Amino acid sequence: MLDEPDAQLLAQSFAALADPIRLTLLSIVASAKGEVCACDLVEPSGRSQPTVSHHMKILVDAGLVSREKRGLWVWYAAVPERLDALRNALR
Amino acid sequence: MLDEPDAQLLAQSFAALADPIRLTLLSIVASAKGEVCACDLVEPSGRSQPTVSHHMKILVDAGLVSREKRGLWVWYAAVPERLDALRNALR
DNA sequence: CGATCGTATCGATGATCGTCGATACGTACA
DNA sequence: TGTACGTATCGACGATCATCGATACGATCG
Repeated sequence: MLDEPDAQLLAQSFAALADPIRLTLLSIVASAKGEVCACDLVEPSGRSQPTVSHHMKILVDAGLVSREKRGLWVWYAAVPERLDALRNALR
Repeated sequence: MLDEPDAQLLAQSFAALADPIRLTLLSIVASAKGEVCACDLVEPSGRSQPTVSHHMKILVDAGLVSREKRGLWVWYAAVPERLDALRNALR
């Protein structure tokens, strides 16, 4: 049986996946080789720029996506180790 | 990239995992051989009986847990195929 | 039938979430 | 320094959620 702190942490990670827009954003980032520019996420997700920024922050805070700012643009990349950790929790 | 209906369905499944109490309940059921009686879930989870019933319904609706009533008691069991499906979505 | 017991539903409440327009921030470039 | 541009934050709103006491449901047994 899971203990309380572990359950809390895992729940936060799964909560980051509990939204169709975030799953879509993550699939775009994860299926790209290397990084994806934030500017390329607004149109395919069909949401406003502030909304996309909000959702990407949740994915980054959950550790599922990394964020790097270079000049004016922000680049995102998937964090495979974190996805593996979640997959292991489902055994 | 994920299409809209798939994202919606996956998000609902992950939402079922996005709560520490539900993760705890699922871990109890999944780590047991065979079935677990509903009456054995209230005390370890530390929540009231209606709250446990509510959360188990969410797990059952997400297809992660099966439910069978025999006499007065309700028995739950994990659905490994559904957990595998979620793990595959994290590739 | 009537009493009892395990479970589900109802109703209410406080908290959190998704969304977007307006706006602030910070970097680049003239 | 000032203008333009990409991104993040703010503020507000409606919607959904977690929780529990009270109560309804349904099966068992005397």
